[in-house]
Amino acid sequence: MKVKVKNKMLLKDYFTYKSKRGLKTSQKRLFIIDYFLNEDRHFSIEELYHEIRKINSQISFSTVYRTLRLLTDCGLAQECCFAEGMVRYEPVHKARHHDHLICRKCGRIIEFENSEIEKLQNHVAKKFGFLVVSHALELYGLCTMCQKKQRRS
Amino acid sequence: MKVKVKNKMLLKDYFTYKSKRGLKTSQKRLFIIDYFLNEDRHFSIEELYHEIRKINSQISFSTVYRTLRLLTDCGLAQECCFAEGMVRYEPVHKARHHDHLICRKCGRIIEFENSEIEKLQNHVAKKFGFLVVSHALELYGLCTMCQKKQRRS
DNA sequence: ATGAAAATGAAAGTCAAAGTCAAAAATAAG
DNA sequence: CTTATTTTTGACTTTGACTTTCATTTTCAT
Ligand SMILES: [Mn+2]
Ligand SMILES: [Mn+2]
Ligand SMILES: [Zn+2]
Ligand SMILES: [Zn+2]
Repeated sequence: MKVKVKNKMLLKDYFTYKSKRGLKTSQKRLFIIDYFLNEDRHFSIEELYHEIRKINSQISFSTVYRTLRLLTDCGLAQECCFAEGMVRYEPVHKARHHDHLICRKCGRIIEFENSEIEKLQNHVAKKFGFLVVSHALELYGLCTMCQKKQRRS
Repeated sequence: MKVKVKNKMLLKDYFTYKSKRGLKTSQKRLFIIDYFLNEDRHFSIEELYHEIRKINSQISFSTVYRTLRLLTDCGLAQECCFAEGMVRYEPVHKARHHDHLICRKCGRIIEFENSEIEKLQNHVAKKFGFLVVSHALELYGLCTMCQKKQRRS
């Protein structure tokens, strides 16, 4: 099994990390990383595992689990602890920070950025002498489609 | 065991709910509710259980657990899913909504309100045609005290 | 006081997440 | 290329935070 990587650019940070830490790159790990970074979604471990399984049924849950943690360690993935009781992982775009609108009905996730909100957050923190390291802002509710569906019934 | 309630006012909503649903009020439940509402903190089930256990060692984990869910059902408590991997419960002040600053070092929780941020949140939601039902905003970092401690070492 | 209904507690069950370890794969050395 | 060393894998076990079960106890309307 020899994996053809879709986009070598995305893997750059991984290879840097790998060299520094004396890791070895198995074909399975390579496949998972490549798939995860190119899909660019908010995967739970379970979800990613099941999708990958359809393509390559030789990859175990353990390996998917460990690869997501590895990507988190080398800064290519980020954990999202939404109010679902399980962790999701999303690729860290080289680009920038964003927050989320999450549909309680269909699970759709919309990303947004709002520098005004971020500014106000920092302002609040300063008022309390608090040093902000990270933050979570999630708006839960119904996406446009689910609102329409609800009105119909 | 006969519980002396510290503040009957706080229990009003519970008694309304109780009557509507044909519940019975055990002394243990009464003690837990009274303690929780008067302490007015952000308890994990485990924490509340251990504190209560020091005062009344005849109360089980199950009962604390079930009482917190009951309070959530009757609108007297709210679940807080901070990024710790466990749920906390806080009394719902008759007053108003607020968000949280959370110290990653000592666990201290500071509450704040900022209507400007809330307005901007609604503005963002509207832009995406999204109907917001609830939201979570938490700022994680270091409180003043923990920053000082860190500088000293 | 009594008995139907609700609450309790000890124990067992869930389930996502994390750890274990022998076997397999990758890569460094010869 | 072959061997040796190190890392990775996968099946399995363990953990921990809930959540449910059910026999026993408590509540409270009559
Ligand atoms: Mn995102
Ligand atoms: Mn609070
Ligand atoms: Zn939706
Ligand atoms: Zn602190």
